[in-house]
Amino acid sequence: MSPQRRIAQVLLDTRLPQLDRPFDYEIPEGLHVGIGSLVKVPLRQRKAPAQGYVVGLADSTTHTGALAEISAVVSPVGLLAPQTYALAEAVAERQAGSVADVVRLAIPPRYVRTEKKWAERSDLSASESLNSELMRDIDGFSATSWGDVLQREARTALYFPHGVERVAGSPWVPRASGVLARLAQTAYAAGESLIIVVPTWRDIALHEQPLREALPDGAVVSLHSELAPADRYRSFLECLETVPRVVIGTRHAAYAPVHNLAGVVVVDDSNESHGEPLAPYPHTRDIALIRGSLEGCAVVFASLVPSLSVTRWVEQGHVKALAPSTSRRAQVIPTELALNHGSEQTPARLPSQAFRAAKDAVALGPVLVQVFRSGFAPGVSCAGCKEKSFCRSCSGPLRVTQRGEKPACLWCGVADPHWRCVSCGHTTFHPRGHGIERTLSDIGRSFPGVPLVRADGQHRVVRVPATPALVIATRGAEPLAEGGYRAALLLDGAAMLSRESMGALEDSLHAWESVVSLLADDGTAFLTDVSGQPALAVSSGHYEPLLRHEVAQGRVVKMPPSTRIASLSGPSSQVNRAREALEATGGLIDVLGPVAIKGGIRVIARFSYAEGPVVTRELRAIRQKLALSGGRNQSDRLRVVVDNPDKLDDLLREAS
DNA sequence: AGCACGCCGACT
DNA sequence: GTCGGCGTGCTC
Repeated sequence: MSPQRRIAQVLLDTRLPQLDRPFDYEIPEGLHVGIGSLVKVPLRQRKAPAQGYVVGLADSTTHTGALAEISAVVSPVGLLAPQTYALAEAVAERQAGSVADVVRLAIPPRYVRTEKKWAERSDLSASESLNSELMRDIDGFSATSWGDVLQREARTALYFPHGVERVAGSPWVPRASGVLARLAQTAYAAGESLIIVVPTWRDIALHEQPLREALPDGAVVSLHSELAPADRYRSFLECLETVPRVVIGTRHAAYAPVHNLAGVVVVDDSNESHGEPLAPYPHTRDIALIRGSLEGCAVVFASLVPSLSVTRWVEQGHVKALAPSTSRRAQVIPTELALNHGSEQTPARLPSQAFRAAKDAVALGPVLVQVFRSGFAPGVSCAGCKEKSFCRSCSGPLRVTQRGEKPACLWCGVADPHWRCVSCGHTTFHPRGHGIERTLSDIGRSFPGVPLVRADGQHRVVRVPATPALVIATRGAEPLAEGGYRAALLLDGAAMLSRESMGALEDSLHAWESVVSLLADDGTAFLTDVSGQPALAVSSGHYEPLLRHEVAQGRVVKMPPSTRIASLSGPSSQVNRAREALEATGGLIDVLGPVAIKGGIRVIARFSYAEGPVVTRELRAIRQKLALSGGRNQSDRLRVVVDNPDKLDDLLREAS
């Protein structure tokens, strides 16, 4: 009769696919070990002990052979909550990646001092009740909408209202903020948590304050990548407390281990920032849906314009659309570029109609100019032969960042002080295209005496006052104007639409619509250099026909989001073995490639959503098996990327 | 990753 | 006969 054994199942924090499963360890007498805590464990033939999270406790093991003992408890806090572990497993399965990699995305870097202070906190959070006077109606939505949207298992495509507003002495905010606050109040009043995942710092800057004002002190937790690491860890710990929380954060907030989750709101799911750049590259949209089905909570996709994925789900009936019944969308006028080229008063890229309207509007208040690119000019061509030029050392794209500067390479960053045309040897060049710098100097000159405000990734401006000014911003960095912009000029439309990117259409529509929503209700936007269906859609505000058409086309040519894809790259022997194993499942639509890449080949496998689980499960198994055998360098290993937008763009380039 | 096991060529 | 190459396998 053996004494009662105490055994912990530990998920190692490792990048090795072959170690990506729980290992059993004996818990030594006197050591307190809880689910989710971080422990140090010995691993055979490894100098430093490995770290891992306790994912299970048991009194027996299926492992034949002696068990090692946990050597120390690093953190007694249950950092990896059981539901987070389950979520990480499901996300890893969908992406054919490692659970440990997903866990690394879900749990921010640990700060011991922050954790100690938090653990000793005296103000053990009790949840404060919500002042019901703060709960106000939102124009265009019935009072029961919010409860419906947050019903268990509900899936909603929520259209944000347009425009900006101000409530009783508070700062001006987008009307969308009111919707988010109302959803948060609904969840909180029911004693439940809500997670709001936004794409960028700008959304946090706009929506965080209204949320804090709508909810009791301490209810709102912000969890994003621009917080100081210690603050981010502190926010994460606050999510672990057993009180309802409203979390607003960037993509990793989708994993926040909050208590009693009512729903996950994904804001602007078409924004590329929702695509995780680290393995296994899960998209916020997919994390939210998986979490929704695991925890039985609501999922909301909130935006001005639905993404292609959401459009498709609405068509299929998986997601229910909810739009405001009234619209205060500002006017949009598409304008042609014709006729006024070379006119002295009108800047080159501005139709005279838009130019005159902007002149009139800027006398009354702020006017916004949206440009597509940063820098001065996104390209360079030779003054002699007019050929487009590329970097002489790596063939990357050249860019002029400042007027009068020599071009520099966007890829290798090397400035080329002795620039010469590769084809004809000429030493002078012309800038191609317009970046924000060039727009500033071109257009600024045509508006003498008007203050210029520049807003882009480097010059962050969150809001501007209601006074006359010309605000020139790259897309996604537009400040909010108090009272709304009087007018807006949407430049570079053709360049935005003609990008060789799968997301060009939905991205452009969203970029334009977000400017329209920053206008005063009686303001006007001028869309330049776009015609046809996109121009019609933007001027009418009815995007659905265009989006449905795009989805239908994607279905015909078997492109995402109508199909799923996996990119396999690496040494040809490994890629081919993986490919054969995938083909043997019978779940593939087809395989494109191989194409030669540096270090081997790449193929792209297409498969249906229905076959997705079978395919990614097999892919994951193959990845583990190959990690075990083949030659062992980071570089000559099989790389698997499932449903990543960057890869889709590569595919498109290869196809054309 | 790190390290041991294991089965074939050049060596004292 | 033995030393040692790194291909293959395993880590509780």
